[in-house]
Order: sequence, then C-alpha cells, then structure tokens
Amino acid sequence: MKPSDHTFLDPETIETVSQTFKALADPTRIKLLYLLSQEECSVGHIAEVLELSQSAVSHQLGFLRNIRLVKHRREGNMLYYSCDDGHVISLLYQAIRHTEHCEGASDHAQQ
Amino acid sequence: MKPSDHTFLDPETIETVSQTFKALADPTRIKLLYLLSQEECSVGHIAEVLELSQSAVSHQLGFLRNIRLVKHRREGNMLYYSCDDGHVISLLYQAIRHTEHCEGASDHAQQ
DNA sequence: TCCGAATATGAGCATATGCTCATATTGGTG
DNA sequence: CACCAATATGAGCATATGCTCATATTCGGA
Repeated sequence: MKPSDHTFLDPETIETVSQTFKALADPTRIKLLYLLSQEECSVGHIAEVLELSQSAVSHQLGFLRNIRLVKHRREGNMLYYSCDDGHVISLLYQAIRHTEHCEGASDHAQQ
Repeated sequence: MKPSDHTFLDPETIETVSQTFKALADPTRIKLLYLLSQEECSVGHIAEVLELSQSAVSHQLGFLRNIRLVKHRREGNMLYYSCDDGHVISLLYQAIRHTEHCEGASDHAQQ
C-alpha cells in the first residue's frame, strides 16, 4: 500500500476517540465510573467510598461532565451523579472482563 | 450503600485496564494501531504514511510492544509490525464507530 | 570485515495531567 | 439575612507524556 492508498480517520474523530479513552486511562476515573455504573452517588459519598478528597472528586466529575460521560441531578443540597454514556461503560466493562480473564498470562517485556 | 458494601475492582486489574486505555488515549497511537489493524507495516512505512519521524514511531512501537499490543517479525533489514491484541482493536473500532455515528450531537460544556 | 540502511534507545525539553490548598458558590434553615 | 453544609473552582506544584536530537545497534552486501 502506498501512503496515498490509505483510508484515514477523520482528525475530529481521532480527537474525540482519544478524549474518550483518556477518560478511561486514569485509575481514579476508572474507579469513579465503575462506582457510578453501579449506583447513583453524591459527591461526598464518592469521596468517602474511594478515599479521595472532595476537591479531587469534584475536579474529576467536572472533567467527566464536560465530555458528557456523567450527568447530575440536584436534590436539596446535594448533587447526585450517574453515568450518561452506556457505550463508554460498555468499553470499560469489556476491558475489565478481558483483563480479569487473562491475568498473569502476560508479564510485560520478555526477551 | 455503605462504603463497606461496595464491590471493588482488584487494584492490579485497575492498573492494567488503565494502561490499556492509556495506549488508546493518544492520537498518534490511535492512527498507528488503526493502520496496523489494516496491514502489517515496517517502521519506515509507518513513519511515511503517518508523517512522523522514525524516532517517534519507534518509541511508540516500543511502548505498544511492552504492553503486548503489537508484535514484530524480522525480514532482512526490516521489522514488520502488526497488531497482537484483537480485544483492544475491537475496543478501538467500537469507539470509532460510536463516535462517527454521534458526531455533532455533543458540543462539550453547556450551561 | 567494513559500510550503509533500518531500527532502537537515551537525554532533554515543552506540555499535559492529577492532586492539594484555599476560596467561591449554591441551597436549606433558623 | 446569617450561617452552615455540600459542591465547584482557581492557582500552584510534582509527575507523566510525547516529541526531537544525537547516538547505538543490527543485519545484509561489497
């Protein structure tokens, strides 16, 4: 194949896909999304369960909100967050299942 | 749910999942993996097609090799790289399809 | 064996990322 | 309105990331 014969991805698509995976590429956000996929949570509850500062949680939620992965609902003084993108949760679950099934099979860097 | 009632992910699983998504979280690696999912390529060919320096390509391939997403085969002076993890390519394709179908529906940050 | 093409690798640098600390904002209640 | 609880936000900092430049390595051929 010559360079000119390749099918390329739309740069905008690449950027969006990259951003989606970036959201899933951090341990804290993985825990957060996994938790929210199980139950709707207030910010304080998330902080307590995941043992993170209120500020850290709020910053991460802001990030996830911006790219529409989570939504929130106000109830009195509290905000309840939940997942808002089933596709992305599906990607997360697939990766988790795949990892759990193949644990130990790879041990990085041989030869 | 009380904090003690939650089902948590194994920290090792979280780390591996995070690393997997990290591989998919960079535009250059997305292009690279997408290209390799279409055809086996030499390093030089990749550099030419994606308009990257030889060094940049080699570094990225080293990264992807370490986490077993690509493998290589030697033929004389050249190394031919190809994908070595169908699951991860499947995740990539799903994200691409999802993105292409929903383009424009979201425009980041409202309210 | 000596050289050149193809690839790998290390150092260094600019930017991105994720946290903390301090402070702002928002809603409920007296 | 005053005040408190819950959450958001901005600044600053330490670390991670992705590139370039220079150089090392590896293989084939003269």
